[in-house]
Amino acid sequence: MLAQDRAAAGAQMPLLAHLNPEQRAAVTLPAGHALILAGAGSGKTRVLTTRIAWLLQTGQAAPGEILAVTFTNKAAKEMLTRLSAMLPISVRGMWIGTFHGLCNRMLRAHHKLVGLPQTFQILDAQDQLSAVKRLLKAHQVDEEHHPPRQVAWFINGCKEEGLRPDAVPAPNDETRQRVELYRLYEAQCQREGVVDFAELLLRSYELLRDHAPVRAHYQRRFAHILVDEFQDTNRLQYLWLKQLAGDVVDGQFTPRGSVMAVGDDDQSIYAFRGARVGNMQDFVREFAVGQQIKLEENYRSCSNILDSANALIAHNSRRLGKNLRTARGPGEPVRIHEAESDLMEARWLVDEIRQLAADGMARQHIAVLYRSNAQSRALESQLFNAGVPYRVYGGLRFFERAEIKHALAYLRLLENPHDDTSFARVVNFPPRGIGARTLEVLQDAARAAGCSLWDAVSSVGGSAGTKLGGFVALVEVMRERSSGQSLRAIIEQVVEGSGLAGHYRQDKEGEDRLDNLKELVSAAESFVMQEGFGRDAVALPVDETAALTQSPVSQGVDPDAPMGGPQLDAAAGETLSPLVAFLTHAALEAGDNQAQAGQDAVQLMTVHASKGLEFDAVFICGLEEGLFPHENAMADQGGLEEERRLMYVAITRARKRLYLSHAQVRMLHGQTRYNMASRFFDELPEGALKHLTPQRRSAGSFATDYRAYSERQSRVSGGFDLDYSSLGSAGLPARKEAPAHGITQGAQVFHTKFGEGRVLAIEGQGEDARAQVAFTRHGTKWLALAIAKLTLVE
DNA sequence: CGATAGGATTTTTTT
DNA sequence: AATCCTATCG
Repeated sequence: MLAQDRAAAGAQMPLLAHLNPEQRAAVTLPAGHALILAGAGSGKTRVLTTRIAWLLQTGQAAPGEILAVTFTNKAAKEMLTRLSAMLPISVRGMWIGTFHGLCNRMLRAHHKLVGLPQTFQILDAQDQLSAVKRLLKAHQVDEEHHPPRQVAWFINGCKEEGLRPDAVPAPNDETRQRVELYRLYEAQCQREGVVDFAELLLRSYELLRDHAPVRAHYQRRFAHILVDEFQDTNRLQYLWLKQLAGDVVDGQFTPRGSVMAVGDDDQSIYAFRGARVGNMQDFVREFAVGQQIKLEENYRSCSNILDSANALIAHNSRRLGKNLRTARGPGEPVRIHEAESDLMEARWLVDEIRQLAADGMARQHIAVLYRSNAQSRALESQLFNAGVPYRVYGGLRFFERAEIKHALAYLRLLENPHDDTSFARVVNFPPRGIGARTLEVLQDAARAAGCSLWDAVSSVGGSAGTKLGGFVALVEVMRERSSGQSLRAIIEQVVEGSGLAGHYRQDKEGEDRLDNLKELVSAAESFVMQEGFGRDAVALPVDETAALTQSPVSQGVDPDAPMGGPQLDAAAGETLSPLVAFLTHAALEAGDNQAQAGQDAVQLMTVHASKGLEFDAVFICGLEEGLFPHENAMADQGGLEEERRLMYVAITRARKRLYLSHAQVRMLHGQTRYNMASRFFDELPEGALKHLTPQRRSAGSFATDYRAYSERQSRVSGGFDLDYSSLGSAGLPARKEAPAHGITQGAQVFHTKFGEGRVLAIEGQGEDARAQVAFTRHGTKWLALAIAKLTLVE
């Protein structure tokens, strides 16, 4: 049967009734590998969930044969929710979750094979950084030369490429040293029984790669694999998928099973953290994908908005090619506003928002998007002053708060005292007179003996009388008191017993923190209620195996045993304690990163955070050269294209109304900056736009009309101490002389020592004038124009 | 040992 | 401007 016929036949099914032909074709594809190019707002999640439902309903798959992978817990939950609304049957048995969640599950099940304790703890980014710092200190590595952040970044980068230290190419000394640190870091983690995020994936990949029976089992089991947001996968995630859906023999890959990858290359905005859009092309080639379906019908935006998005993204090369269309009318034009300053931009925005609200638009359907978090402050203060309720996304999440991390560290120590990260975190918190000196001695002892800090206590004379000994005794007492207790009782007991509660009661500003600690108890309570210790599909660390297998099989895989069978899935019989399950949950799902669950509040967030959301009205602020596109993104090839995709994502969030704004003057990092309008303005179709302020030149037209820009630049520079509010948008102040040096923002310049570069920003005047120049070969530098010999290049 | 002052350091971020 | 980290002082 041809795809069309099948789709037509399927139209009878209520499940498929509300799908358009493209969507229906995707949902009803025959088994085999497929790539679905799903444009923004084209019903991607709907297709994914309906596909699963359809597979089950037509009897092509049993729930246990389905694996669906997402990036965020939110997406996984969303899928599960929609699915259970669609299906009468239980979703139990399906593996639906994040890459990390699923890998965690596999590792718990096969912990012995991969050489981990079943109760291994997971390091989040913070934990990892402090682990690296400890490592550097222990090995007396110069932090100037190897900044902890960069070392961590290097290690994660290697892991995400699927490389262990031995396999990392090290062309120079610098890299060789980092590889050595990577090696030491691994040893440290292994000794402590902890695993970072990237390690979850890498170990899980190696488990599949190196243990044929396990691989065969999961390959058989997951006859249908679905991957969401495929454009965001990194190399390791792709390798992991290949293990699950094919065999690699002598470097030759033979696909098997059925993988449906859903993604949108135009919405790839995470290349900066290792995402590889190229995986889409590789997937098509290596899996010999026969079926590619494009979902180009957009159900979200009016055509002026969509046309703008299409026109913008058309400026990118290397696209798979896709054009969104909508059946909705043109709608309103895209409104463009130029403000004198960031402050005026915020004021204008507040006025506009009030107007929208007065016209009946719900505030929660209005979003204000910006490129970087630093921009939110100015916006917030204006909204606050005007009394407009708002809600900011981003920032610390619940399980990342210091007091919560402290409490979790104590809990982790109960479970595994050799977790040095946790030990170091709370050994002197609340303060109990154990200082840096003592710790240093302890750390040296631990390193010399090759043991954990915990075990080293006795060797530095940490008997019961000493402060260190007291700490050890305290933890041991808490552990004893915890045995046999409910999770709630354990946490309450630890919060009190550790002295955390007492400490924050003393602190006059500790009230919020105390509340959060109480909240931790409720979080644990509801975790126990909802997840039944994680036996549920999303958050569950250990899978359904406990339910599947009655007989206590203590180890996951016996290579000689017949392949398949549920016992391969997990170490049944070994149920995780509620505490370990909860700690895992805390690490893998750090909680909401949105502020107070506001009633009817305007939503503020970065463009990145807005991905996947939609709003009636969207404001995109700070559309200036250097900010959006961000100057730091321009350093490498492809940086501008990623910025453009980011802009594309931002535009396509809007349903009915879209505002784009920029400011001439902006305070950034405590400095006044004069920015040109973003080049993205020049990439939008004039017919879809409406300029709310008199039009001026933006960056893109700069090269062709240097004089006009130079006039403007000098004009703005002249307004240094002006009250911006007095600068009406129509009334231009008197023109001032152009700077004598002739160097302007955006100009191509030459320096005798650094070579060619582009001027990113200029500040100050006369003798004090300085320019920030991005040199092609020597990075970005600030140069005093009176001193540096810069010449203009045509 | 702990508090405080100075200094660097600021894209985006999930797990 | 604001925050986070380090070095120094009491």
